[in-house]
Amino acid sequence: MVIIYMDKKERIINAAIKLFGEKGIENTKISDIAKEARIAQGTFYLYFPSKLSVMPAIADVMISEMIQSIRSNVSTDLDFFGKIEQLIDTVFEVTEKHKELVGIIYAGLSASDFLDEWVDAYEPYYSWLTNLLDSANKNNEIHLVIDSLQTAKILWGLIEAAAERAYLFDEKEKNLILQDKKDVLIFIKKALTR
Amino acid sequence: MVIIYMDKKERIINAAIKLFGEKGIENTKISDIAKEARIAQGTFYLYFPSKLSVMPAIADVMISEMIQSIRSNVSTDLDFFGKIEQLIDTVFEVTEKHKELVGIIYAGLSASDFLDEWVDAYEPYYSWLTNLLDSANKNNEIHLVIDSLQTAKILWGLIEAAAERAYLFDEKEKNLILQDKKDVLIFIKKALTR
Amino acid sequence: MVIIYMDKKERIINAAIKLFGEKGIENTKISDIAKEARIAQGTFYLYFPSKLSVMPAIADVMISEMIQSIRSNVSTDLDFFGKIEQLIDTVFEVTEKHKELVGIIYAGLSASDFLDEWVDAYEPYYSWLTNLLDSANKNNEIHLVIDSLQTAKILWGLIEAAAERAYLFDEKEKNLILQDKKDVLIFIKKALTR
Amino acid sequence: MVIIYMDKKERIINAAIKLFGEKGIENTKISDIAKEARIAQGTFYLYFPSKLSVMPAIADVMISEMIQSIRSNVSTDLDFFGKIEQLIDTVFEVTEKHKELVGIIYAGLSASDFLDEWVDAYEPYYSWLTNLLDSANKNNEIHLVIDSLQTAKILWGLIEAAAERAYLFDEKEKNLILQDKKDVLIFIKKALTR
DNA sequence: AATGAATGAGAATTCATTCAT
DNA sequence: GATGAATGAATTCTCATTCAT
Repeated sequence: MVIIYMDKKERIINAAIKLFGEKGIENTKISDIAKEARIAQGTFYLYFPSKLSVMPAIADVMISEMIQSIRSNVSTDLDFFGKIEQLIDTVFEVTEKHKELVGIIYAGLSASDFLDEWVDAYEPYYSWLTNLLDSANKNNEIHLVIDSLQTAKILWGLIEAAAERAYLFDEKEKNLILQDKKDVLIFIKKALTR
Repeated sequence: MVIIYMDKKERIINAAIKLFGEKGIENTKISDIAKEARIAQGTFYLYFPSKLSVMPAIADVMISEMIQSIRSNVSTDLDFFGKIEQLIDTVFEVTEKHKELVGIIYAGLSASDFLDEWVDAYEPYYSWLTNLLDSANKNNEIHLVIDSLQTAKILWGLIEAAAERAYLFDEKEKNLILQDKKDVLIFIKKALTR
Repeated sequence: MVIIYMDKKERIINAAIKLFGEKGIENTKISDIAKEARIAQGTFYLYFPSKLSVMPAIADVMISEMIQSIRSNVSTDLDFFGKIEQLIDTVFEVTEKHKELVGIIYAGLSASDFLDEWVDAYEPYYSWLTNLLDSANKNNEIHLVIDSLQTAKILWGLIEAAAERAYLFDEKEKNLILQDKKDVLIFIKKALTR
Repeated sequence: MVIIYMDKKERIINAAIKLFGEKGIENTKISDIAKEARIAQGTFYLYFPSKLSVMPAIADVMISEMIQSIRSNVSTDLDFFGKIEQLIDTVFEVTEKHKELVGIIYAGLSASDFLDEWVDAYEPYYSWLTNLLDSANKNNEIHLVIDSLQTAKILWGLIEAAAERAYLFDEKEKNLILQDKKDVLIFIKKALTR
């Protein structure tokens, strides 16, 4: 029973991710989601009370994926800036994969009352990055002029903004994006080394 | 006539700003906007062809206000980092004033086909900042390790992300926000000086 | 404007009376009412928030009709029992005309929260009848053993129950109904004369 | 097995009586009845083919109760008007107990096709009362001016209407209801004695 | 230009009923 | 017999848009 339950719920979430990304929230009908998830329309309401209430679940999926990608992509045996480079790669990569969803999630969360949940979502990113900064600082790999948590927040915002700029707006060629990533890394290096 | 015309259009935009901010785009009906703007529902369509077509006008309001604020707040007779400090203040200030709108604009623009216009919107910011960087660089006030336009983009993203983090999510006390702004400034200083 | 307004509202009420009577409340869709009233479905909601909220208006129609019929049918120049005879005729007549609605109104009112309004509806009947009793009593046409208002209520209940029994349940032939009415009159005469 | 079977059926009927009375037929879902009866939703259909098909069973409950109450409350060793007094008490009592159901039964029966069954339901009342009248008439306790069956129908309608008026609409205090009952008795006495 | 009643296509939502377990 | 998750037809209700005044 539980298996079937999870299965349907997941199918709904995945269908919503796909369709919201493809056509936007407003143009996605509950009936579309049901069709895509291969369930009856009424079944949708057994799992979610409304269209927007799927948003937190979608956000969770994105966040888990980002964290998992970071965990598996960023090798532990690199030096600090090697890790940052791979972090940048990962953030850009996941952002590209889900670019249609990024605006959607903002919209969906701000349209409803799920914004609070979104705040907490960043916690894992910040703590992962804070830890990284602390140990690099201990090893004298970097030179922190401000608190490591604050630095982590600034860095994350900087990288995320660059990735969103690259994929949401600019629709650049690959070369330019490579350059963007390189520049972000150089900028960060400059900001964190003596 | 022209005055009345402008008046009504502005009233519609302002009503939309208010209501989209308060209740989200989806929950705001044309009838709400009409009521708030003290016009008949049909009159709305004399000025805008659809609900979402108000979005660019709303974005324009925010952008103009941001640019105008920057122009009037950032004194020309300060040194580079004095100007950056005032830029940070201004971005935080305008973001706070329109915090409900930020997500809305993302949503409204991505939902419709006005995303392209949004991209251009950042142009003025970037060029203003690029100019600032270029002259500071010439004066040896700063030390650029990457292209000035790229730096401008990174800086803008960094500052904007910090402001949004401060007001959209964290609901911080004033003190913490002061600290945020200070940290952002320190971080930028470190990134731009030898 | 007002004329148009009243017109549509009335058309909705009349359509509802007709359809509720013909097919019952549950089997009548809002769309049926709209079609019968020759309006768009959405227009229904400009006048009534829900299907059941039409019930009080329907009850009003029935009551007004009953009162108006009584006023116009019961000649002022008859003696007391002549008037009662005409009252009985009228109640039977109006009940027959709207027999399908009687159960419906009970149902519709008890299903929703309009029962209170229904209570007041009987007031006019009672006061009309009470006046009649009082003057007949003064003229020594009748002999009241209990309070005139109480008598009025009992009489009304008695007559109404007889009419409903005749038309709702028994589906009698005309002859039997004539007999019913005669018997009711005889019974009442007996109860009100010395 | 039979015991369990009866048990569940009764639980369904009682649940329906409770919920129909509390929230009306239309607002009571099968799922509500199932929950209240502590059975699974599908189980409902093992006992009743549809929601409305419970109505006759509910009506039966009320009628049996009424008849049983009359049988056990009205002492055989009283004179005619003593019995009528106790009849009035009983009808008022049972009506009060099931006041929410009275409208519901009208509604439920008229909505479905069970109206015919309802007609028959009154048969026992009428024949019980007709017998009573006939023997009282033989004993010269009363003086009938019309047929005893017709009298029985009128009397029953009169008493029932008074009881419904008292409990469904007026929400009176106990004192007033006592007065009502007394008045009904006096009225009937007057109507049945020389 | 302005109005706001009217429209009706289109979406959300409900819930009696089924059926595999 | 019992269960309750799943179904999807059927309805209600919304609301952007039109148009006669």
